[in-house]
Amino acid sequence: MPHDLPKAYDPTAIEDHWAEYWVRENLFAQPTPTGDLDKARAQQFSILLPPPNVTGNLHMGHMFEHTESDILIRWHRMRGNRVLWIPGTDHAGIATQMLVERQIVSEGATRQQMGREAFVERVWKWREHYGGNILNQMKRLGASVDWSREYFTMNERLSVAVREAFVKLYEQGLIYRGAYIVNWCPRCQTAISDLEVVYDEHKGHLWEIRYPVHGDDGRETGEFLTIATTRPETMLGDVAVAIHPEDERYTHLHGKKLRLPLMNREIPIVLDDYVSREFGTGAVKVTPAHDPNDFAIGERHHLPSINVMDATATINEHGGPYAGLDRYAARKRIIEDLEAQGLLAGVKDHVHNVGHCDRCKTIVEPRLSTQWFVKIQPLADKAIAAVKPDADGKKAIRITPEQYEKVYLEWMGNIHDWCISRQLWWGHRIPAWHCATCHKITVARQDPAACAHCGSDQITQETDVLDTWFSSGLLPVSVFGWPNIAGHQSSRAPSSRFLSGARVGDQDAVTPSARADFDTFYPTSLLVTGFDILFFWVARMIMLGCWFSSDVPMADGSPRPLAESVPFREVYIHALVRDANREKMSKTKGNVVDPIEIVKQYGTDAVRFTLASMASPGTDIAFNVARTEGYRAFANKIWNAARFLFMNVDRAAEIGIAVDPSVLGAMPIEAPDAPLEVRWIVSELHATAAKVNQSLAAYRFDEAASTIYQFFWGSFCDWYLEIVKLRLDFSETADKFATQAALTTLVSVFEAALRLLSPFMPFLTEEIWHALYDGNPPKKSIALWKFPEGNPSAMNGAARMQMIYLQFVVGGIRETRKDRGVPERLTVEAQVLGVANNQPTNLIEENKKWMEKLSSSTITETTQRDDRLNWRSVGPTDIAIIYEARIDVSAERERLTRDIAKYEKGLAAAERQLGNQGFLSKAPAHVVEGLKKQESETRTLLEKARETMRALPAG
RNA sequence: GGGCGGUUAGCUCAGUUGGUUAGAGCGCCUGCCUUACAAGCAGGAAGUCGGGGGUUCGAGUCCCUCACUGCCCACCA
Repeated sequence: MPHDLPKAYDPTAIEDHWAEYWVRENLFAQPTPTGDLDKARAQQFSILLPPPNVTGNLHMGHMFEHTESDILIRWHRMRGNRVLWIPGTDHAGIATQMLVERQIVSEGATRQQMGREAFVERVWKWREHYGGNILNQMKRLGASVDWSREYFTMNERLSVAVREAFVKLYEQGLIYRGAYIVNWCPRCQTAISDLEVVYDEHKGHLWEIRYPVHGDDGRETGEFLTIATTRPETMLGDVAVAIHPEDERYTHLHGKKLRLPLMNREIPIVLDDYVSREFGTGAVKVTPAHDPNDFAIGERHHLPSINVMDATATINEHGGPYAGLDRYAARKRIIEDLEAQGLLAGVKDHVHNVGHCDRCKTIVEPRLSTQWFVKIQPLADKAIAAVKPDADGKKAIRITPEQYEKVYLEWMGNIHDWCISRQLWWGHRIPAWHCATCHKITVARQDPAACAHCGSDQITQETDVLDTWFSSGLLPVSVFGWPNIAGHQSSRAPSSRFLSGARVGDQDAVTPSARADFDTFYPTSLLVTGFDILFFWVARMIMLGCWFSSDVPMADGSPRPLAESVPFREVYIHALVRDANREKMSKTKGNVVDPIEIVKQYGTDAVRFTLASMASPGTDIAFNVARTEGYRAFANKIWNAARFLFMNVDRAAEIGIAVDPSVLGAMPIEAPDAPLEVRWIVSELHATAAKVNQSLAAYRFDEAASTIYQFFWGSFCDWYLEIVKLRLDFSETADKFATQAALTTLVSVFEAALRLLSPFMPFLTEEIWHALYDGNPPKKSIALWKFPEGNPSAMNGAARMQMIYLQFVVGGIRETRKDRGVPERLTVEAQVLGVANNQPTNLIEENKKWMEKLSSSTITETTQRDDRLNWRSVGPTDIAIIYEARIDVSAERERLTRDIAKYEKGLAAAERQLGNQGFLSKAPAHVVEGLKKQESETRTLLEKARETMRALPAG
């Protein structure tokens, strides 16, 4: 009998084993459904794992997100749903390219020297060896995902979807190419989207520069127009100066021209409402190639654009004498030169926000360049409709917590076209070909041999790749096989042979891309993610998902409504994990808590429980190991409860008593004649299960966790286990039937509680559960067994009230013993006055045995207070203990004084309320009744306390 | 500039539609190695619920206002 659990709970000893077992046995795979798809669809519960970067390592935020998802997934799985949780990684264009580039540089080479093809090959190699470490970490932490469906955003299947999506949008006129101001990272040497720019407050300067005014004859009049700028180097590309049309200071300059200092170019003064008269000097230099607002002014006034910087933000040939200088070297030189020429009117300190590259933190340079964009409004319209309540108040996508719905809608309502091209090498290459003959563009599902417009074979493929989020935004459709879904465009979808960027043969783990997957699992049930990628990813998935899936008919051939086009029905936005001091964890601060390290120390289960118990919505999590220590103790507690169980099961076996395993796996139901503690604990179990289910449905992981904690420790261990010890009588004279009944309840309640805890602490519960079944479990894992459902009719209010009453009595005796200084192990006689109203008269008598044990006393019931004793009121009754040692009169007096004050205060408050006519007439009856009852109870307690005080001996 | 959170015990956090004397864990104090568990058991101390005002019979909870704090969006050079 393998019931010999080691004495101390050692998570490391069990966790590796089960983690490996779950993966090896492929326990959480969800095969493509066959047969009744309607049924499968009705039962499905699915989550798409937000793909971590392939370069990533697991941090606390991941672990938190995975814990929440895993709890929900395990919960639904145990409730009998057809559960699917799909893992994968993101190719992470910039991040991965940066990482491999750094490697190459450390070897003394550059990617440019290598060439594109060799570089991409190198990235694939890197990925093979080091990529996806984070998934291995997830395996160790027991995330119950379907590993057979693991995806990678650059794999063939997903690349097919990317290409189809691009081509389709292009055909629909929703992708265009053009020269616009974009955020440019000079280090990454690529365009980045607005979202990828992070702003930092920066103490800079506002330089005031004097531009000489020209007369009509083209000569300087001696007058100057002074402009203000924070980026003087961009003046090299100035094509005008703008002033407000109604600015009276400058009315006389309307229509005049200026000399652009340093470049000595003549530029016009233009009138534009955009200019603020209050800021700076009221005159703005206009540099359309380096500022989005200036670009807009340039458009309005038909001004040329002069791009003065190259891809590395070095001044180019349009920068005259400054060509070849870095932007900041140029700035310095320009200021010096202006000063030398007397054109620098002033310098002011100026705090402003400076944009940095989200990836490498380099200061972003707005720069004119030719890029590909998605015309986003039509997609955004659908994405708004998907989240807003419809005419019936229904929402196709429900966002929790609700406050984020507003944030989402506001962002979506003010959305700008999405720059999707990146000047990188690692990513999905844009399927567009430029014709050298007619200069037109051919966009195609299959690589073209000739220009679609003039037939020329002088075509070359676009070198840009797509924004990483373009492919991850398609995941909800692409993981289920879109566009290669039977009956949908299969003939038109690109074949893998023609894919660019993706590598043929680098297959995902096998997944049959049949329609059945799409029909069953799309839309997915839920997305669990952080606020930080609400716009990056969540919004894009909604836009792209709604857009592309709406063309896929429903399984029965009917058109797909919006509610079925959405990529997921619910979004749960979790909190952020911070360090114990509420600081954001970051590598530079060095306060990153490595979950794997913590897990090694305390066990995965304890860390999971910590995260779950702190996961209340709305507030960030300050991760504190002190709490984890507490939950490791909780795990240890359960471990030891299990040891206690096994010890007794084994002892019972020795005298031929066995627990019938068939009673396990269900919710215990009490027999009406069972002892009180049985009726009580079974009732508590049902109440706990009901509460946990209810909390999980509302994403209240904290509530669910504390409910289980309270049940397991507070009810099961502290009371039930202590009571049941007395029922487990293995002696010759024992009533074997009663012992067996007690043992059966003990084991079945414990087993059910294990299942309740399992989603939170999968390792510990798996270990104990297997031991409980003695190597013959009904399933391969507790995770595949049944989750306890609480049955309201099994909740026994009377048993609960009786138990609470007896706990009061036991507590009262313990309290009194302490106050009287009774030695811990000395048994004393305790008298209990009567029995409270509404309780069975033989209640104490029937439960006396365990009450005496738990209070180290012998209990006598009496109907008369013996005034020679020192009585104490506890809850609804009075208690006295017989102990000859001297009472510490002053301590007793102090305690009573405190009590009396408390009662007086409470009584006064209650009396005031009850004397209030408004209260009596307006408050609901049960509140008034409750208060009256409380008032009379308090009055009794007060009187008793005063009496006891009077009876105290002097001194 | 606009918006959204947070402020409850020494610490970290709960607290349903307003309703009886505001809870938990950790920490702290006291006593116990009681054969499941010292990662434990039993008992205890500790909060004018950020300040002010209002609504109400009744406010931690609703409204106004102020303070502190965190985040998001915008990006007037």
